[in-house]
Amino acid sequence: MLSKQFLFTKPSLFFFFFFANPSLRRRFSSSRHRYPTNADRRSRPTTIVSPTPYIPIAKCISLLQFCASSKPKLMQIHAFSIRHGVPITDPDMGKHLIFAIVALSAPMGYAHNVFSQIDNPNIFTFNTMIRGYAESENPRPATELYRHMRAFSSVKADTHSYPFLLKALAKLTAVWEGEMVHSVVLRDGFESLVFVQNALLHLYGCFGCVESAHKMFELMPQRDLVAWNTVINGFALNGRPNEALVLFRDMGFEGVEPDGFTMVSMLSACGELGALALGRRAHVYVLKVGLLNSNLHANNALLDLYAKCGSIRDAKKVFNEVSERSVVSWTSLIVGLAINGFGKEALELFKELENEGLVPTEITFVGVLYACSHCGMVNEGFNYFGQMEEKYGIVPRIEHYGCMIDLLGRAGLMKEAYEYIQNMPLKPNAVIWRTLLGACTIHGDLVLGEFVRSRLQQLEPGHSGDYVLLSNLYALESRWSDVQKVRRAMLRQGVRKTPGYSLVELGNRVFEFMMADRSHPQSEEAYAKLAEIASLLRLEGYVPRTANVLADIEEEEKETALSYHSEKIAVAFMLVNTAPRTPIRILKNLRVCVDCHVVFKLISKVYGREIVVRDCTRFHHFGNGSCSCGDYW
DNA sequence: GTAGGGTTAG
Repeated sequence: MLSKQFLFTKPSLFFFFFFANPSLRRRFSSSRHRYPTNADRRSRPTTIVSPTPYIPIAKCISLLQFCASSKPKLMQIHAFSIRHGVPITDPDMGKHLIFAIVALSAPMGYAHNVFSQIDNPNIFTFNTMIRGYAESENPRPATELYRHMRAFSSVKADTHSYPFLLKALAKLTAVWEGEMVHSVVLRDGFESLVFVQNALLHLYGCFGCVESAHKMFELMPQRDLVAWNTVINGFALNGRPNEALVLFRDMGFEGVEPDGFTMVSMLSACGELGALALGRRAHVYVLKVGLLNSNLHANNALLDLYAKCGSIRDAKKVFNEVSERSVVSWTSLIVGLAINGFGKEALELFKELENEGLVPTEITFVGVLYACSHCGMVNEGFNYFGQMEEKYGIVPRIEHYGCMIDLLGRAGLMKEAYEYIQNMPLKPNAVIWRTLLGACTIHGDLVLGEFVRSRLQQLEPGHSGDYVLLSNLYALESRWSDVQKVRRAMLRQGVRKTPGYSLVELGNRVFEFMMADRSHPQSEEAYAKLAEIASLLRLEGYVPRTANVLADIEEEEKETALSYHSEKIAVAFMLVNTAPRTPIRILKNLRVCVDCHVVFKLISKVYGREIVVRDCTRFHHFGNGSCSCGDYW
């Protein structure tokens, strides 16, 4: 008789069978599988190997069920099936074997091998296979299997097939196929099932069609917590944090209690908006319901929220206080420190991560390289870039090369940066060239700038940021006719400069200011404050930096244009409306210009205020007349 | 057996 003990004492067989056989390894690891035809089924043997006496199917099944539930290692199951000649051609036996493999998240190649030997696979077998692929790293075969099932077998898809198939399609962002499957779901009358509906919501969310998902959601007669979470997350992940927060509020009105999933989406929406006050309230809620310390994802989202709101002190506090930390927690704090201008601390934290024996991910390295490039640590940057592959086997992606170009470009090593692009093993994309163009603007390299710009025109014509960068570059050299040329080209090609705006949080509200904005009821007071600031700053020796104004206008006019930049109005507004020494936080959609940067440094000194500005790329912490970026940004 | 989550260069 076979005992359970026996099962666990023969692991080496599978090792030998699987890892020692290159052809099998290749077969199992191949991403595309061919599904067996009936001719295949007729020609292959009825069992894998049969060195030992036959064991009753019922016994095998109960053992496999035990395996799947107690999650032992896959090799033990396989050793068992090989050793005892498990007759997996039996559909019942095969289905349990496949289920055990999928439940263990084992390589799908192995499940495919079993699947191809089963006589007349039933719907459970197909569904388990589809599920396994949908949850694996390569979900493509799930859709192939579904098509195969529809075309070549008598098995009909049921209510359990669609949620997993839709999950696979969502992962693949296969829009066309997704819509086809949706129409099949409608035709076959599965759309009334809540599992299918939620999977469809997720599908459209992943496609970036949050509008469709939302519409579908509104039409749903019964909406459970998962449906709310799916559509809220859809908005949060597609750059629509406001809508996500509105839905979060509506959810409360309908009396649906949020869970960890909801809070993660909600916190990330707050982070994107820089809504620190709202985020703090969410923090209190997370504490109240006991999610903190029990939900790693919620902890990480909270950490990220504080880092993204420029409140690095709170981020560190969360990091130090939680009982469980994953590499994501470390990465979030490293990236947070890097974007807030604390590059050295970010690198120290990275060293600590290594000392803890944790394995950094490719995103950790983006943070590390970002820290190096924003602090001018060229040698360190190259050092870490080398370590990536040597020490951790992480193949650098285009993002990492972007950081390296930025590292060289910011440090003024323009020639080296250009050569680096020429020699890199990946094809440079628009982002890479744009990074170099940005560096040209910082260092006034007009010749290279024009060349890079021509490359960008081919790769991504009509990107408004490139026109602005080029015109700033011409303006630096006072080449006004060229500035005009860029401007006319923008008009001709219908390219519009993204209007700059700044957000500030006061009380429970978020206020938005545009350039030269006078729509706010308190704008008179704000402008009066601006005039006061201007006169005070002149006493401090302030001279406006006007090179960034996109026009050949009189210097005096330029000064006016500068003094009405949205972030300056926002600061003035906050100076009027908050008590002395209250920190001021501003979120800006574009980069802070040189002039605003100088002004904020001075304001922080003259008015004794801490000013935190989050622009589209990073944070600036102003205090006592200096900035955390060290003027290197 | 069924659906949903966080971190990424400019």
